[in-house]
Amino acid sequence: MPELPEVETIVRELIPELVGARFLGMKIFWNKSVNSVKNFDKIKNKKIISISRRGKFINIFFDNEIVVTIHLRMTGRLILINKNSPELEYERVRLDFDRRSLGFCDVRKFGRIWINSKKDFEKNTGMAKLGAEPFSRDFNFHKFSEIFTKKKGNIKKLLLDQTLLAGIGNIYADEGLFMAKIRPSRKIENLKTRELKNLYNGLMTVLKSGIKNLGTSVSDFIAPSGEKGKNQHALFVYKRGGKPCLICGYKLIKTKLAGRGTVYCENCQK
DNA sequence: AGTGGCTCCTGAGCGC
DNA sequence: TGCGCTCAGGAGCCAC
Repeated sequence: MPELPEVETIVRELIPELVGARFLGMKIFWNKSVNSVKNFDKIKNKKIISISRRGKFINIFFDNEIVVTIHLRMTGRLILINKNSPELEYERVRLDFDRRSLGFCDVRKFGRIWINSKKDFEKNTGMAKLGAEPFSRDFNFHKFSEIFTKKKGNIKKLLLDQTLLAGIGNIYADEGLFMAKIRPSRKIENLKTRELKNLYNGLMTVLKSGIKNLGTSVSDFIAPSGEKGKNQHALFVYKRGGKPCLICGYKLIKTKLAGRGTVYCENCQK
């Protein structure tokens, strides 16, 4: 599933291809994928001035103060294609630009595309509720600690809470916890300062590695260019339940926490 | 305010 | 081989 590093990879690939491009029109193959279809008239012949990421959201800014926001949820993909390419597998929406087209494919149909004015796009998409942005300038261990020491409960659940820290999903939560040598079921209130620091460092390490490797292609992720990421080769625990730990050889435990499949090493993680 | 459970969806994987 | 069942899960929503 696309998380911060995958969405960042997508945005970086879209920028050179689409900034400056003019929107011509769209085709919708699954109505629910798009919120407020009629508003798309407002960007007809308008030009993209920038594309950016906030958490797992992609924001495409047009030159008339309109913003198209995309959230890929579980299985969404954005694929850059030539104009008039035949319909892609599971394609739900196609956005046509003067240069190229962008196919929105989504097997499970959980992904969404919104169109809003710059004034209220954050409120209308749920983006306004997002917590800290891991790679923003003002984010550091102090901030991280401030956010999480106010909370109670198991760490895995808190890491998945987008209103605290934006962009972490199941893959990077499990991997970050493994890096930090902390069990996912540990209560945040019982962590020592040193462990909290390890958690911060672990998360930042796995996110950076994910971005550097152009995302994790475990089941669904492919970049707009059609390329797969390489980060799946850097995973220690995600989808490895029952297999030997790559550090110590112990059989990795697969369990369920906060309603999510969770894998950890009972020997390495305390 | 916080939490647990339901919902949206479809393909993969399993047992028989 | 094929049927039917269960599972996977990000996040919004609702009841409590």
